Amino acid sequence: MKILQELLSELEENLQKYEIFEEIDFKISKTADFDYQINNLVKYQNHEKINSISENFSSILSQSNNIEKFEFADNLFINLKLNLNKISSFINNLEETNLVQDSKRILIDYGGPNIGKPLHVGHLRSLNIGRSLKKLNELIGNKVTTDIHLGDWGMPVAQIISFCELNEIDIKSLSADQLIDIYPQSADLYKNSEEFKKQAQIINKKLNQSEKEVINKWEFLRKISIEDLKKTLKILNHDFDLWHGESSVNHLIEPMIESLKKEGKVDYDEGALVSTEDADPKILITKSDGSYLYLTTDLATILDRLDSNDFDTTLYVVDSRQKLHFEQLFKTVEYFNFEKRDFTHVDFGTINDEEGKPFKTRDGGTKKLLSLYDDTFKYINKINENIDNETIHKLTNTVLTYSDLLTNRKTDYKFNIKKFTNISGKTGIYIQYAQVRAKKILNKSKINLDNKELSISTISERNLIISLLNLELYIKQSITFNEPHHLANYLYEVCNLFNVFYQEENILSLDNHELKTSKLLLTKYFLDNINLVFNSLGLEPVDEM
RNA sequence: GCUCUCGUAGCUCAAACGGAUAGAGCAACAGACUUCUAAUCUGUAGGUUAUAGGUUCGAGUCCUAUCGAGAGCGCCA
Repeated sequence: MKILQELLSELEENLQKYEIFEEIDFKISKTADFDYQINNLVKYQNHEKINSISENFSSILSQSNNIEKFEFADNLFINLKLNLNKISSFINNLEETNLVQDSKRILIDYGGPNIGKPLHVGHLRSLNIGRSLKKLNELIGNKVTTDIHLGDWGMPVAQIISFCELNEIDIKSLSADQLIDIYPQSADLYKNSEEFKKQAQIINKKLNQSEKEVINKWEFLRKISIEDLKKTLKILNHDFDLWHGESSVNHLIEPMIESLKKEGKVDYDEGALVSTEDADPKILITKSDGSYLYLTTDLATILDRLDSNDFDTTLYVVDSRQKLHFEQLFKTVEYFNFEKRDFTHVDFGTINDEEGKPFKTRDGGTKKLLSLYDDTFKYINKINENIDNETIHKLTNTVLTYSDLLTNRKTDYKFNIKKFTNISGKTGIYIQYAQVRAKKILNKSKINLDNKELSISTISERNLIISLLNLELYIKQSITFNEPHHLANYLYEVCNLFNVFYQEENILSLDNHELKTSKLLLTKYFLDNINLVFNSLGLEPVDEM
């Protein structure tokens, strides 16, 4: 907490005098009369010098101008109430307060669509969480690079090419829609026909060996597929810095394997190459026919990224089912002595239907993301037919994003369109409405708010201000754990407090000019504040609804 | 079979990684509109945190067992 930073540091230094080295455990209070609590002393109840520590704490707290009152409760919980007299200046500096001192370079690997296959519901969380982590990290001053990391190589691609060869389809005349139909058919055939499987394996090997004719076909597939993906992502308001994929690192794999062989880091096992590290299950590096696997390309991708050397940390926003894969990947990177970097698997659970079953279409196929978008668009349109399409479009994306980010990413959740588009409750519609209200009265008032002072006259105003100040705590929490849901829940809280404040009095009809100005100023602070939150969650505010 | 998640109010989910009396939303019930769009707000009710033990000053959170649900387990990505 920036406002209290000096105070907290002073308390921390005091603890050090007693050989206690820890950060001040500072939290939002659960009690009604106080704003914050400090929990450090609880665990030192039986410390021989606890009386002396408490006295020092008490003396430091009573000297602070920023504390209105404090108390030592049972078990030495410390409760604080903030002094809000000079609060305007604090809020003015909101944006600056969030900057980090040491900027980190963060690579976020998310999205991960396959070519030849449309985005489906399973991609939604990776996209939402990834974008939010990007925006959040940018907000605090980290340098972020995003890589969509296409699945544009290997068996699935070989299957499509084999399928086209078998059915004498000219790949160069394919449309994106036709390609989308071919994908499931070729996957089925691969499963059910030994002959087709063999053919696809041959193509896959040719692909790995960069044989010209196959590469030409692959390039064309990739091109039409990416064009189609970009269209969909534009609708959903996503963009990426890098469009690398598994194919980008194919040339690095052979030298990587040769060098690993020399170092004795890999060895043959039933014809396949496995890592010589003791692991259960054994970590497979290549197939027995010499072709490459998921892990092979992911290893080479890390080498590639190390080579361009523009990141300190990599976040892989990929679903929880791939946990074992990333455990193996990170373990192997260490065993293979790749240059040291931080790697985190930001895992997440599945989106299920209202019954809690995997999200499928009526005929059992995977639900396309655009189809989910269309359903939601129509649903919102039905609720209010007078809104323009651009606004409904933004509301649709708000619903698809906000409802998704509201839940802890590790939890599986049920997609309930009726609930998520509800007007009241923790929904994208509710938070949009709150900010529309704020925007409206500011525009109508036509009062210049520059250099005006904020005064607090009601409890609802105080609650709103405290909540606005807490933004940085939620940002910190969301970034520390790569969990945007803290911020999403906070957004509801602060919007609700604004609605209470708004409801309390008709601001524009107030006769007292100073009071009116102060309330408008608070409205402006609210708006500035939640604009940051909207942006951090990947949401676009609407102007009217 | 082995490994990993998870089980919190009628329902959907939180709980800042061991801290105070476990919080929200929905649904239910009772209230507030000649409005800055009430698309809102106020209030009430709802819990032995699956069960049984254990560790701790303190456990939804850590450990053990049982029951239940889901996921993953070398030649798919």
